[in-house]
Amino acid sequence: MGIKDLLRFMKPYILPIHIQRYAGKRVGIDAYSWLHKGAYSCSMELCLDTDGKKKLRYIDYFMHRISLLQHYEIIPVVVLDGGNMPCKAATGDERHRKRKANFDAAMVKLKEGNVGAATELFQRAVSVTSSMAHQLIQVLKSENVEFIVAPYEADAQLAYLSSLNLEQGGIAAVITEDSDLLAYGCKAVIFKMDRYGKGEELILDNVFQAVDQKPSFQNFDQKLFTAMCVLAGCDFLPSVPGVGISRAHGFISKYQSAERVLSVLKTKKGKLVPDDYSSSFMEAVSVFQYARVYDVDAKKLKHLKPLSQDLLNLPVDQLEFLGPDLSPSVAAAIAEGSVDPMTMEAFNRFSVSKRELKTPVRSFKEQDTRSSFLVCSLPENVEKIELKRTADEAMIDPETVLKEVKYSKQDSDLHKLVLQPNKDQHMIMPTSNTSMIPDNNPFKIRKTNEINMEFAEYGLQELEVPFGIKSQAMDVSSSPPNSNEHDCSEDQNKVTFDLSKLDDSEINKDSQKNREKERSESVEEDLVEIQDHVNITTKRVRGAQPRTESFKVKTSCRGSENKKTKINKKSSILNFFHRL
DNA sequence: AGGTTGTTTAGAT
DNA sequence: TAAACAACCT
Repeated sequence: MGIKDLLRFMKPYILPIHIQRYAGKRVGIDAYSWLHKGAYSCSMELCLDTDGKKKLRYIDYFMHRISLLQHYEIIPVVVLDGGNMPCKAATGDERHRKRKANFDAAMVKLKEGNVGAATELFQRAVSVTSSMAHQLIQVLKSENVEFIVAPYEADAQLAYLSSLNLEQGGIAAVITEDSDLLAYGCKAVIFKMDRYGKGEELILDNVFQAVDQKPSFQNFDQKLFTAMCVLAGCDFLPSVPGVGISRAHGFISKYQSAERVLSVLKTKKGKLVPDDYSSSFMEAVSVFQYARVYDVDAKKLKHLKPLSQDLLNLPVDQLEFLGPDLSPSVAAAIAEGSVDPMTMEAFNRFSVSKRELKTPVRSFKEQDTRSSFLVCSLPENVEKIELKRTADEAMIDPETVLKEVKYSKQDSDLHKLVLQPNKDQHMIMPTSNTSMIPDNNPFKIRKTNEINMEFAEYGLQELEVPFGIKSQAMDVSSSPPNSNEHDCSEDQNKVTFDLSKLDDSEINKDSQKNREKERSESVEEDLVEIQDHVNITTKRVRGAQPRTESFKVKTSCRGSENKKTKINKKSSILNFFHRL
């Protein structure tokens, strides 16, 4: 993930620090890395979609780290991933396959009663789901922690925030595990932050200004640096065989221009360079420079950097590889966490529909239409929060829902968003009244919980495993950190307390009631606007056929007979570009 | 010889 | 998962 070998290569510029250094500053957090790490502590519960608190331990992990930052008087700004950009399908495909294999293996071990081995395998099978992200958002809201859901890549959003002044809502550094932040030009990045707040910091300006450091970037600017990153191989574009970070650096240093490097590359190793490498390369570099991000003040999308003249000369529809444009209301709804950025589904609306449309929703067994799973795919929280929003919308006619769902689908196609059915989720817990709603609707391809979709194959019985034993095994790993550098036990308690509220089915009734009231009106408006947008977008998509063709999602809500979800994974930036 | 790529192993949670 | 190691390529 990220730029191949970049961190190792940049080692001389990476220095150990403690986050204390950022006391009083705003610091951005790449939510994905903490969500992913946190998921390890409850991987089995997440994989099996168990009911109960333990499944939410990843929230504990996350909030513990938030508390840590707050303890040092750092203002955390959490940034979550939004819709899929030109994606990492090549690797995503592979990961999916591996995760599924691990999940299968884990289930076998579980059947054998080997909980330890199963747990280990589940850890390799977990992925971050949109349900988890949404769950986190609820807690962040209740804890008054600032957050933004990026329209597309969180990395781009973080880099954008890092380019702003404090008064503009900027951040002084970013905490992440992903080297892409450097390609995006993020000024200060902290990698590998541990539970005590120690981490490794890289300041980009130091890199460019350093005089006698080993890998020299004397004549580099940000654009050349980004070009080097792309050359070395990134998520958008694999490198030319035989070219790694070291040679990429060598080429850029020598020729001082991406164009020259490309032509040298072509003459040097012609056959190894794909025909379209140059154009893909330039576009990948453009994404790192000009990706679409959310402007919190203006409440609309903008570009990471003002577009170059070259790009300005292009027709607008050819800029979609930077992230398709979104109307301000949609962008804001996504950023604020009220709309699923993958499906563009207005949570509230569908939750209301689901609740009130008793007849069309029927029993879960009978659902195998697209609308069912969409209705089902609501994070349970949201539904509960919105329990009272109803009456007028409640009378939605099923046809309307279907239609809207269809639009959502096409809209997601437009955004390279794989509409992730999740249809089988309900099969996992058919006996649970409170959790009838499948709650993991992935934000990102690379984070999809494809595995979850396979769960149904195992049937419920097999999920009734000796959880007591498991619990013990897992408790070991997640005992509270005995920090001697600071005391965050209070924070810890605070988090736990809120968590238990969350866990309770009465969730948020108190704390969210007010917010609900506050938002009620604006949500209403947003919904209308969103619908408009979706309709407009849909038309556009219809015109541009190739795009819709690239995602074929076969879905079924049925439990046993058909749950293979085929997704045509041609979503590397390469393919994406070609379609434009 | 240095770099890339594939494989193995230890560490994390 | 990533760091360390080995083998292979330029």
